[in-house]
Amino acid sequence: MILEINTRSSLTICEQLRNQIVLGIAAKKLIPGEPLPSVRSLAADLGINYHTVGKAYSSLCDQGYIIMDRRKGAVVADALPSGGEFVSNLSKTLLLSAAEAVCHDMDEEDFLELCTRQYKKAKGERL
Amino acid sequence: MILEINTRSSLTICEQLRNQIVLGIAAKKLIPGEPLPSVRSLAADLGINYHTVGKAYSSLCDQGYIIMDRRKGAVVADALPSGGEFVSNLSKTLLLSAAEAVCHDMDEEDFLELCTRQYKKAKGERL
Amino acid sequence: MILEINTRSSLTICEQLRNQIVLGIAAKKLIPGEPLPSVRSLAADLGINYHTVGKAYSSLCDQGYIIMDRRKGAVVADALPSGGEFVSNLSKTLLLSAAEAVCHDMDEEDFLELCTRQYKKAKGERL
Amino acid sequence: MILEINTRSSLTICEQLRNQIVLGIAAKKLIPGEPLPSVRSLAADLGINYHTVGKAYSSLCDQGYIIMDRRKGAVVADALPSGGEFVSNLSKTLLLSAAEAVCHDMDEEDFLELCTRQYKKAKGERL
DNA sequence: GTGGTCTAGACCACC
DNA sequence: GTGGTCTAGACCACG
Repeated sequence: MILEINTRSSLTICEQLRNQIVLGIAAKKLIPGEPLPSVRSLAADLGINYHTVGKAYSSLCDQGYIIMDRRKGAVVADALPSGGEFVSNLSKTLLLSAAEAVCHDMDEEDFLELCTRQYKKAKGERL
Repeated sequence: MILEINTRSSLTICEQLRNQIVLGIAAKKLIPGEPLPSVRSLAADLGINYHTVGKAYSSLCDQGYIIMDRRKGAVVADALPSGGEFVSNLSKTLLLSAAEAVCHDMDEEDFLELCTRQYKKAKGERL
Repeated sequence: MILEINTRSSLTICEQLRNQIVLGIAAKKLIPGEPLPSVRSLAADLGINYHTVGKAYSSLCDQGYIIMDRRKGAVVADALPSGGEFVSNLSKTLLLSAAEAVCHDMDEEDFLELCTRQYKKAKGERL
Repeated sequence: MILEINTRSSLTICEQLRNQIVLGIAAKKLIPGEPLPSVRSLAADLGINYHTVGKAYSSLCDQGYIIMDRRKGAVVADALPSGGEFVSNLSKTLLLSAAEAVCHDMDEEDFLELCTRQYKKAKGERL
């Protein structure tokens, strides 16, 4: 799996890294138990500071996406339980996205179609 | 329409303001042509710095949600066209939300149900 | 309230800071709502790097002891709920302490007396 | 007695080993005079580096829990005197635990009940 | 080799 | 002024 960072993005490098890894896990490009590259090697590959990678890894670890294993380094965690806090946060994000869609005159059908498409894409299914 | 800010949120006050106004427009609590409170009065009401309000207003203006009129102040804009750039950004956001849902073992049906619920909620419909 | 760091301790500066603030909150030397010094000023007072203070603050924030407020900086949080995870962690720590006490031939009565004393001391009560 | 290590714990393998042996001695699963497995065999059993086991053994030796004998290898030491330095360290640990309990609104009675329970558990008594 | 800590300086966004 | 990010280099503990 190839990670890319865009230094001109409004998202911080750390967030971009975190998001791409989440996308990778969802699409099964990264499978549970698989070790991620070490902070130093990934940082070198991407041409960024390894502390930045370390921070992205530890935020992913806090959120349960990956596990820091003393022997294997960072490894992808098993699927997470869909807890209440997660749903609550996701709801807020989706509510805002929905509101933006409404403001742009996107009707419910179109919005849901887009949601469906993105869900399938996230899963890595052919569209 | 009542705006609330939470100084302890991870979101900046500016973003909170921007988001709440977008939610308000979507829910038709704020209707096109309606003037928003002046930067100074809203800042005073909320007990925040008026530069913060100004910044929120200009980002909303940049995104086309409101129009800054030198005479009337800020007014809610008409519904926006669902342009390519907007759809592209929205897609990215939804893709990430979908990926997080996938990682939390949420199946497509549950995800879409949540999307539907949030769309209706954004529109201000009874659930 | 005066914080001190010991550069020769086996605990990291960050942990020492964190622990002393927890002790301060328990003893009501720091009361809920009270703002802590800014990372930069505390770091300057203690002669350490402000990133270190920042890290201690954010770990305290993660654990719910303090809250980062955009206006007031870091403030002491209200008393925390005694959740299951907390009790589970505390139990492990106490179990190990108890085991060490047992290995040193400390009987139950003495151990409990020590626990009582430390509880009262933590609360800031006269002994 | 069976030792288990968790490579994903925040505690180092060395500390886990040390703690489990202390727990074992307290619970009399390991009795004074009993030889511990050799550094190499234990390391092989646990699938870890033997330097790690060696380090755990020497820290236990420094603290008086075990004795390193060139011939018999490591053997469990007799019960230790409850010296001043030990009590002082234990007090610090308990003080911090007590403070955390106070911050989580745990009253003295509950805290002491937990301490009692953990003491009995450490001794290996039925609860 | 790994990750983690501490230090340090530059820069930015927010208030 | 505040906290936060990114960079960078030195050092340490662990395995």
